[in-house]
Amino acid sequence: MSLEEQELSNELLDNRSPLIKRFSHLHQLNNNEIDALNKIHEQTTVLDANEIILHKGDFHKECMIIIRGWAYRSSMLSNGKRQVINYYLPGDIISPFALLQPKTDYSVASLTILETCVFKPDYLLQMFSAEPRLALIYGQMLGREDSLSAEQIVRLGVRSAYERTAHILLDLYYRLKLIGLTDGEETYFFPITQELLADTLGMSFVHMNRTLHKLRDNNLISIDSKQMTLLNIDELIKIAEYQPSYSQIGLNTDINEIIESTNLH
Amino acid sequence: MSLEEQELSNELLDNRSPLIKRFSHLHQLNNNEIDALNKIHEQTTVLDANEIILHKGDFHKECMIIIRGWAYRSSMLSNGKRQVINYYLPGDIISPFALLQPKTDYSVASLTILETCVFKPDYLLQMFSAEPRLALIYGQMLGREDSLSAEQIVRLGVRSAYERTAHILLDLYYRLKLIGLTDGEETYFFPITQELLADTLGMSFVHMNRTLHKLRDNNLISIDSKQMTLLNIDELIKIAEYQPSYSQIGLNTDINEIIESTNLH
DNA sequence: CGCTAGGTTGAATACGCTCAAAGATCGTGG
DNA sequence: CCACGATCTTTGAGCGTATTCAACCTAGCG
Repeated sequence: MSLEEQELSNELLDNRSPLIKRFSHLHQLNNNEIDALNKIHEQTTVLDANEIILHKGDFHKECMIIIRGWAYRSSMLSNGKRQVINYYLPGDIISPFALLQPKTDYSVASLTILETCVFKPDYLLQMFSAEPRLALIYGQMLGREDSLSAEQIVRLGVRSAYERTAHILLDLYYRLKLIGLTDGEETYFFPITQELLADTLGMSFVHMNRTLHKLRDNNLISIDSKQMTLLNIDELIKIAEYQPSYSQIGLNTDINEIIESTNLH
Repeated sequence: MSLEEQELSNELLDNRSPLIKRFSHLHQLNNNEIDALNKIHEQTTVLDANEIILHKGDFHKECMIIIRGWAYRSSMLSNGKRQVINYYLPGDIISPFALLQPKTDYSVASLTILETCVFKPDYLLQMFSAEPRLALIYGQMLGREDSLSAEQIVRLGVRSAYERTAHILLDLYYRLKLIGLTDGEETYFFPITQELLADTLGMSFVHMNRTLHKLRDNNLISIDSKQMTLLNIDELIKIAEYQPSYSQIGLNTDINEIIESTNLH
């Protein structure tokens, strides 16, 4: 198969799977690797919106990849306060560390209708054994998860309500852009209610409402029937002191070089 | 070598290396695995307190394991506000995801004098290839890192200053207890200044001071020359709604079972 | 013994919360 | 297809937690 044919093949598969899209952003995949990833995608499951997918404390016997829709991981305190820890978008694995954790720490719920691929964690290990480069790319994905968590910590710790809001809207925008879920107008589907967003950014939903209004009044965003539009990305970046993380752009590390240096090949 | 001898050997090595101590909390290690881990420990480096170890944006060519001392990862905004993302204690790897990340996202600094073992990320890959069980245990460690980050997010998002402070003091206590760095009196070495702790919990150092005083006035803690004593752990747990995470107790997953199910053995 | 980093305290202010009530939108069943 | 209920959004007003500014105190180290 020529390089051209391979790239075409990659592209076709990209259209089917946001996971493969994500992986191939990190590194050019060969056909064996794509085949291995495709095996996971053999069948998909569709879940309703607003359903709890993983209960806190459950033993998890299976992993999930999101094909379509949004989910989120959260924690609830006894006083009724809820904190959203992170969002899962198409191509994300819920939860990637599940691989080796016997129990889930926090519950995960679907935010929209969710199309997922379910597979046994064992399959990942077998796949990594057969295609070691995929283990490395998976490791990079885990590193990105860690970066996203760190961003959330910084957001909550040192930014004002206004800055926090601008920051997360940019964060979601760039994550969605990477998998082709934004249009040219800096618009994206935004299914988060103001109450949930408030629980994400550690503020009351009343103040969330006022903060979003302030962003609208300043002509920075517009929201129309769950469509979020960033009207002035440069200004938003300045307000939020947003740094488009390398982890959202794609990496240039030559994984083959790392592989060569070990006896994994 | 009899089982008894092996356990003795484990214990001897535990005394030398907090990393091996951490790993063997997750799973009983055999001698080959201990040897592989020991190779990393061949020589140690000592760093001064309050030195930047990793600059944001650096390419990192090496990993570090902390043998002795504390370090922390933080982010600084242009307005001078600083957010501590997490602390690294003996047995922790700085930063574990470094393995595959070309650049560091956030800077890491030593808080105390730091004794570390430095090694090339490649060595980890070679080690995992030779001793696949260690890769799985490493994966569990990464999962624990993720849990700790999630805890920090929940702390900052939904807890009051008073609760946050109680919570992190418990968190550090249990992490240190796991590696034998607390004494029977619920006392531990606490090198964090009030200003740094304030930057960890997203509050001003003035309010940090008042919050610590309130905990002292309520006979919950006492601080004397960098020794932190938790005077009433049960009450602190109630205030903070602290949940001693499974990740801090050790896991019971049978890794051999997972290995058996793949062709990694 | 003096300097510096860290800790303490007071007072004024502000950001964001709570409580409360009304308005808009969406989905569903009649 | 419209009406109804439920969920989500909006707005006002009073309050409280935590911030800022400013000054002073203390301990450790050269």
